[in-house]
Amino acid sequence: MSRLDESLLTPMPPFSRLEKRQIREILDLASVRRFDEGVAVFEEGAPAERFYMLLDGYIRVMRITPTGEQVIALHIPSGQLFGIAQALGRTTYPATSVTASEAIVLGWPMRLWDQFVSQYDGFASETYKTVGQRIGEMNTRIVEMATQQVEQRVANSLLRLINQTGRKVENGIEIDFPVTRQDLSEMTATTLHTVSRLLSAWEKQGVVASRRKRITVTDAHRLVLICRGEAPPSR
DNA sequence: GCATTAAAGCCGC
DNA sequence: GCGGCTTTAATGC
Repeated sequence: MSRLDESLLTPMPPFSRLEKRQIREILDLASVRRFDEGVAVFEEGAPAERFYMLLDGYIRVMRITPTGEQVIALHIPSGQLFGIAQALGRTTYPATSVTASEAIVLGWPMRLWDQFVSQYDGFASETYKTVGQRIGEMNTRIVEMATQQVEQRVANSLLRLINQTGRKVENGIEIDFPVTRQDLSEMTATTLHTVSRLLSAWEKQGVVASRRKRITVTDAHRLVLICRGEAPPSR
């Protein structure tokens, strides 16, 4: 593996205020790893020995109940730190991180965390900005789960996915990584069957177009109406 | 309105 | 061809 170039980290917010020399130091302390899709980078409850920066791909943050049910808390796009247990005052990881696509990940020993925070300008403030955004999103989701019906929850999840990870294609905006009905059901506390029925109905109305593991939103405006409960029900 | 169960079809490796 | 993914329908709370 050749030496990583400084330009890799320059655009990433936690490092954007640093000089090339400092980024060099940081890169020389990092390990790089490529992960296949669907592989755990770390597991909930494990000692938080390292923290990570996602260089490419997507990470799915999930928790598993004692009965084996999986819940997807959040997706993380490239350019963000994850596994930052120390910033949360924890010595173990609070959730499991699984790759939602192929991914390239930088990792550092957690003992460097405090050093990075004190030594590198902007590292802490950018990190807490990211943490704040994640908490905000989870807050929103709690309210949705408690107050909205399934159709609206699924619509909201789809809108979040295309906003955060959408890629423009000919007929709309496609979610940039593979998503199954099961995945969507784990984001919205419903079953894959209900998600399947909703997607089929929306497809007939021209709101989405989907094939196996790929979902494109073709009419985002209409989806916004659906998530507000302002559109005629699909079922 | 939605979960559960069951059954069968389809797609990609 | 097989397993993972998806659809559809029936039933019940």
